[in-house]
Amino acid sequence: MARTKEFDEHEILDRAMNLFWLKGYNATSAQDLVDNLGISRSSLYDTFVDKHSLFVKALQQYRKERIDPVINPQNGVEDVEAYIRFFFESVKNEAIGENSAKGCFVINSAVELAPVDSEIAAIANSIMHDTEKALCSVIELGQEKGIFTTKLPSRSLARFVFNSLNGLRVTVKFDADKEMFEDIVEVCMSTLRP
Amino acid sequence: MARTKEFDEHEILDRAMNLFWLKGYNATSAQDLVDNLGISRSSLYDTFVDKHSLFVKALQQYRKERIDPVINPQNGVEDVEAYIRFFFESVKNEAIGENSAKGCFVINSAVELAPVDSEIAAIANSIMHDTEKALCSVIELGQEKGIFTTKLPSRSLARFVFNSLNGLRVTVKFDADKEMFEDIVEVCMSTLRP
DNA sequence: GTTAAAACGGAATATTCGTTCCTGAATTTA
DNA sequence: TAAATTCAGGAACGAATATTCCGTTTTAAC
Repeated sequence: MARTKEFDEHEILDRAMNLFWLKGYNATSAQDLVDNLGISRSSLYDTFVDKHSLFVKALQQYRKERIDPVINPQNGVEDVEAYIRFFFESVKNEAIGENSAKGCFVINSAVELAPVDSEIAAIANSIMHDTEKALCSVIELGQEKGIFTTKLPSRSLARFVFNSLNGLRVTVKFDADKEMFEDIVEVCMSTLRP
Repeated sequence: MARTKEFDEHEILDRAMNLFWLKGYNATSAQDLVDNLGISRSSLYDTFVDKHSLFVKALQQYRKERIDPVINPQNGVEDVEAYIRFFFESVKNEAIGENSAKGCFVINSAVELAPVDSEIAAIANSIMHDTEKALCSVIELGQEKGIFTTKLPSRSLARFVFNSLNGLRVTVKFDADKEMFEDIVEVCMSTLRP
């Protein structure tokens, strides 16, 4: 009957994500997508409807594969300090990777589009809110274990770490060397200790 | 000879800045500008050449009037803690003002345009670099006075504060209430103390 | 008052961009 | 073998957008 799809939708979404991540939504033209995704214009529109839908799907895949595993670790959290460090590391790895300073896809998207695109704004808000919540519960756990300071309420500390992470996702754009990263992470970690 | 300009170029730039600040570069159309600047399309192009030049001029005016006074205070810095707090306050006032969460014009611009617009990237980089330098020298001063901790080098602390400020300029976009602000500022200030 | 420069509103233009459509070829299953 | 589906590539369309052009009005110097 019918011919089967020759490309992997998941892989195409991954490429689209990297393009949007690097250049943003508006600066990525339909032609850019055709040139880089490896599928034809017709397949692109047949499969993903339009540019905006493609962007939303890419953002959702980013959340599912890159955010959720971090904020919802499979085996629970044993070493809370290591977990927070892992959080910082994941930002670092994303930011300093192959393509110099891409920053964070969620933040980039929110900054560019939130004021004029409520759908994107809602997705970004949800991601950020869940991230802050995850940080908060881990910090509470650390406080109970006596590993983190109790001089400040867990919510304040969570907000502080969350804010530092957001900072890194942007600061990288201006100064993306490892030393800078390590400096900031060390100060943050020292703030958490009793 | 010539008719006098009926509008104040400075004021027009200010309005353009607020528009670009709120909606970003791409989402602000030429029609938006005509509708909101209060001058005609022809005057707009006669005076500011084109949209991109207008944006650059707005960004430069932003730097001159809103950044430079903060990082280059007239009367020197006597109270270093108050100065750092003032830094945080200026971010807060900008971010939480009349128009909900605009964030920071420089960071918004950098995030949206830096990867595809080297001129904007250079301006943003310069602003950010100077800001970090200003922070660093004030923190050194605070260390000499014994007001700030010397357990960590001034550059690390400066990077830390710089990063926290950048964070706030973005975090506001997701959660813009005063409590959040104060929580984060207090944790940052406590980190600086001996 | 005349004249040259500047500003204005609005129509007109040019270009970019997202999207659709078309053709021919390839592939799969009934 | 035939029908259905997919793919690539490109042409074509329509809408949006940045920019230019034009005729008119206003101002200031001569």
